[in-house]
Amino acid sequence: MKLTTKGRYAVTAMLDLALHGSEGPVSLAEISTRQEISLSYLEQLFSKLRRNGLVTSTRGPGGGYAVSRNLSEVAVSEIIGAVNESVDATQCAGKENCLSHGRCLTHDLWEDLSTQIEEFLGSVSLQDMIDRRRSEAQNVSQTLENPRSASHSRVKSLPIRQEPVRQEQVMVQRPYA
Amino acid sequence: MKLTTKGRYAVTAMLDLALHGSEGPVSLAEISTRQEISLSYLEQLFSKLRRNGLVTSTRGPGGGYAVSRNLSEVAVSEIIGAVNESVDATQCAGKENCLSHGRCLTHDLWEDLSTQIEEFLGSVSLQDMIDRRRSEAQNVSQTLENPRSASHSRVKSLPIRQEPVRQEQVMVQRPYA
DNA sequence: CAATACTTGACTAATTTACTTGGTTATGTG
DNA sequence: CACATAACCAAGTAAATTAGTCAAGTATTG
Repeated sequence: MKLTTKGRYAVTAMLDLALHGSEGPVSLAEISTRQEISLSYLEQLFSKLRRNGLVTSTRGPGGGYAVSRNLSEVAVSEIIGAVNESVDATQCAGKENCLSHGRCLTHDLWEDLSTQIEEFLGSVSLQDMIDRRRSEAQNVSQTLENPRSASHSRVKSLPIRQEPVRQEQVMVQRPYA
Repeated sequence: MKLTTKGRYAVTAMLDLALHGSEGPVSLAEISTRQEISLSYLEQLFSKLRRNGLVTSTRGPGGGYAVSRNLSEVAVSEIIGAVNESVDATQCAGKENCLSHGRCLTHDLWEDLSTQIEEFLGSVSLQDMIDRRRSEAQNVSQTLENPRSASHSRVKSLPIRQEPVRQEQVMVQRPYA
């Protein structure tokens, strides 16, 4: 999973769609003004989202986009994956030339982690995100009781120190209205 | 958390360090040849890793780098965060101008998800990654029993369809020896 | 039929990534 | 002490990605 601002734009737009799409299709112009994302950039993103079957479009006046499936059936990983269609798989992939002394050790390690991230983001749906916020009300503080990541299921938890992880490094920007 | 190839390079290098650093420091030249990452790119990455206190360095012949802390105390999120020092926080952050009709709804939603991803990656240490692989032996198939994400703690699990998530989208490249 | 609004494609500036070049500095060994 | 080694540092750069513009379409509603 590649997780960049592009994917965040897509998730943000899909959330806007989910929140405002209860009464008919939502035009990209609306999302553009609400979320302050360039209309033409949204067009690019939704082109991919549509090709991946995440949204449906209705043309003509009063038209727009709608989430194609039930909100609980749209995983965040699908949204991010849809807009990141980079067919990378650079070296070593087809060749598998990294055999011999252990067959690509770190490669396998990373691939496992990548699978975990994929599974994690695959377990969070649009509905999940909306539900969780609703149940929190105005409790914006740290202690968010998410379904799976921290808290109760902390098996081999680490005493992660908070200091070295500076705020600037975390991609928690706030360009959304 | 910004999760790009840069972070993967860093995690890969740190894993190499973890696997080969049991007997003295590991030079970047070694990592470069093993992981096929450009030496000078590694220098850039390790400069940041060192500044963030994740590795220590010894100069001169026979010198190199070593993981500064216990392997179980180095979270993947720290590694990725160390090399992604982008002080973004673009619009809306300081201004908080997105108040009024609901105070930045999708913004909050995304921020929550971002926190979850951060927590998840913060809960996986270098030692975790190595341990898990060891316990799997040659069972490279899908069913990996990870500590927290899927399987047992699947509370509101989704029937995620596997088809739309194409292989090309997932950043599972294999450039590692 | 005409306005609306989605769709598509080509093109572009800015940014980031990945890498190169060319050094300087510290340090262990012969 | 010379010297090889390897960390450290700074600039520059090509490629890729991001984010956006512009200009044409095409479908649909009123």
